[in-house]
Amino acid sequence: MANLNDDLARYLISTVSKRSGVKSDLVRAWERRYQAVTPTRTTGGHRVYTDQDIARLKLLNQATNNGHSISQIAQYSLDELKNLLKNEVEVVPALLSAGSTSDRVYLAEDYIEKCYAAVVAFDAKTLETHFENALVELGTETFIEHLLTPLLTIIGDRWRTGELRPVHEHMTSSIIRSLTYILRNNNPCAADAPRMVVTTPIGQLHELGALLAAIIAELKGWQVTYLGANLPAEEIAAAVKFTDARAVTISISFCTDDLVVPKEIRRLKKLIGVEVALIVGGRAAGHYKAVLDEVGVLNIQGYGHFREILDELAANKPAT
Amino acid sequence: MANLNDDLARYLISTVSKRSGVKSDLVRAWERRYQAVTPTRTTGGHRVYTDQDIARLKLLNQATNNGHSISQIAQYSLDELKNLLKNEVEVVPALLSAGSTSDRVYLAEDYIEKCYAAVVAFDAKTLETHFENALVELGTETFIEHLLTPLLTIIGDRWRTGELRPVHEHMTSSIIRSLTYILRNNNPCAADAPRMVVTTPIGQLHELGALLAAIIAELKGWQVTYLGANLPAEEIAAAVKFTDARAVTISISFCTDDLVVPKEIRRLKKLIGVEVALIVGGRAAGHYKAVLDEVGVLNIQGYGHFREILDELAANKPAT
DNA sequence: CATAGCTATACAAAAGCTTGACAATATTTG
DNA sequence: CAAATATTGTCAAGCTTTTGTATAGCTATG
Repeated sequence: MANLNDDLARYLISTVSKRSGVKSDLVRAWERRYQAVTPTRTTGGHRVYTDQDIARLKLLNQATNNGHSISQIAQYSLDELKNLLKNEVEVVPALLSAGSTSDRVYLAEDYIEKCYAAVVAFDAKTLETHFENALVELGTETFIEHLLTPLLTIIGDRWRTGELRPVHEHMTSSIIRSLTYILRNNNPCAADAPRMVVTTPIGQLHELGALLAAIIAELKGWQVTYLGANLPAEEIAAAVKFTDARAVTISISFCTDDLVVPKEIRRLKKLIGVEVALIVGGRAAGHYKAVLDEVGVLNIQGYGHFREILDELAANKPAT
Repeated sequence: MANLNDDLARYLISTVSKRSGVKSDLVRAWERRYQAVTPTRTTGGHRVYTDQDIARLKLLNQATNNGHSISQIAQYSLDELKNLLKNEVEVVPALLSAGSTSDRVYLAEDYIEKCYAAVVAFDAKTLETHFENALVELGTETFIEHLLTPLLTIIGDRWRTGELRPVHEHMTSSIIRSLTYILRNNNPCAADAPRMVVTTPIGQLHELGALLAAIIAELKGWQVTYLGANLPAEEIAAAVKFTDARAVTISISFCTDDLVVPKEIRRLKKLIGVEVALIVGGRAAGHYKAVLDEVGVLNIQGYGHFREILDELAANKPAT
């Protein structure tokens, strides 16, 4: 259980004592004599501890019970303490610690494999667990950039070659949609942030691309209204009106032979007007290049490009 | 986070006290000493609180019960408090004094109105906030039963009469889907729990019903794989195979004149076999009664009935 | 006009703090 | 090996902070 609230938790010494199993007096003695923990203080002078401190004291307690001298190990880091204990008895299940950025990118690749395996195995629970762990270990940024983006690209590819079925995609979308909650929570956005609607046009049932776009935009500080897949132009336009959005992003990942998509795009642009930017992305967007150019659409070439467009749009004041 | 509806919410201290479980005197003391809440005042000087304040006090109360020092956490934001408590659910088994059940049901009605207003206003952010607060205040059970179920019914009705547009439904689904994360987290299910696949058949694009069914089943202890809307029978069957599910629930909320739905149901039943229960629900399910009876489907009559069916199925050992 | 709210002050129990001391073990050292 | 020294867990005394609750007199609201 890696806690995200290390900097949030605020305990007084009695709680710490109960949780760590080290008596209050001893906690103070360890601090006084060896700076084993260095709690902050209230204005009145009471010690204030974090979850880290508790974890630390727990480990120190175990180590001393195992015969180690407190004066020798008091200043060890959490990791050192864990190692210390691991080698003796399998007292504590060890947790990995995060490293440098490059380490994390490497780690992400590891996660991609695991996650993809879970997708293939259709194991939603495992997939979600991997995502959660990755999120903690990699941080939101790296998670999106080096895990989610490549993973979804792979899934898209394999889906086209028939290695994966549509259900795989549905299942994955489902998990990621519920993850949105954490992602959003990590990045509260300002009230005056620019607003955007994200969806897919009618006939386009694959939402992974749109989902990713929504997440990226949210991380970039946009207020995103995500509407899922398969919406007719009028509905999208209505959402734009309702939210007073400055941009609409739609994802097109599948070429249909009929003329639905071009028609929808023309209608949508007409309905939302020139004030609102229309961004189109997705694997199959290139297929409709003619319409896109004609109508005046921002055609995304990859997620890096999408980010650039977002920055530009955010920089420009609303043209009103 | 200035929500439009905060302006509407006006509670006096006694109400706040009842709902949050913190005595009036203490609420004032927390304000005076740590600015834990900062209510506005009437012209006469009486404190006026918002829903946010109530949620906040409730969380603070819980946190202090878990050993946190009030002086240290008093100024945390709602999100910070939620994070703080997320990892600690086990510490204090919910001894929450949340008032009697009937009180909560009454409260839920209040929330229904607010949530519905947010849906009409297409205000996703406010809707999500209300959901979150309601979840804290009502508890998962009451939340599902007395807020979510009736709310979705209302939305369905209004959608049919044209008062709401399809986008409203999409937006609401989107929010609820992301909430799934919390709901699931509150109810970890056993590894040997019976498994179920939930989705809607091809042509059925409305997922609210399915979503609710998924949530209810999860609360009942099932391991649910939710697949979103609009899946052909082969895909659903594949998911059943993959997950080794004991039941499939599909929601049909819209009557199409063509024969797609009956055909899909027949095919689905044939594909999954008799071992796997096929549960069909949704507003328009009755319309296809003939097929349902012919094929041997469990036709849900309301959510109470659904619960019963779930219990029965869970009780029967897998027929293998 | 009664109920519920407000301010201000007070109080007491619980929990903290510091300092310093004291045995009971370890560890060094002569 | 024994004496000297260091380490370590505990305690106690005396004082302060935190925190929930209570009292008293006055005021707003329905």
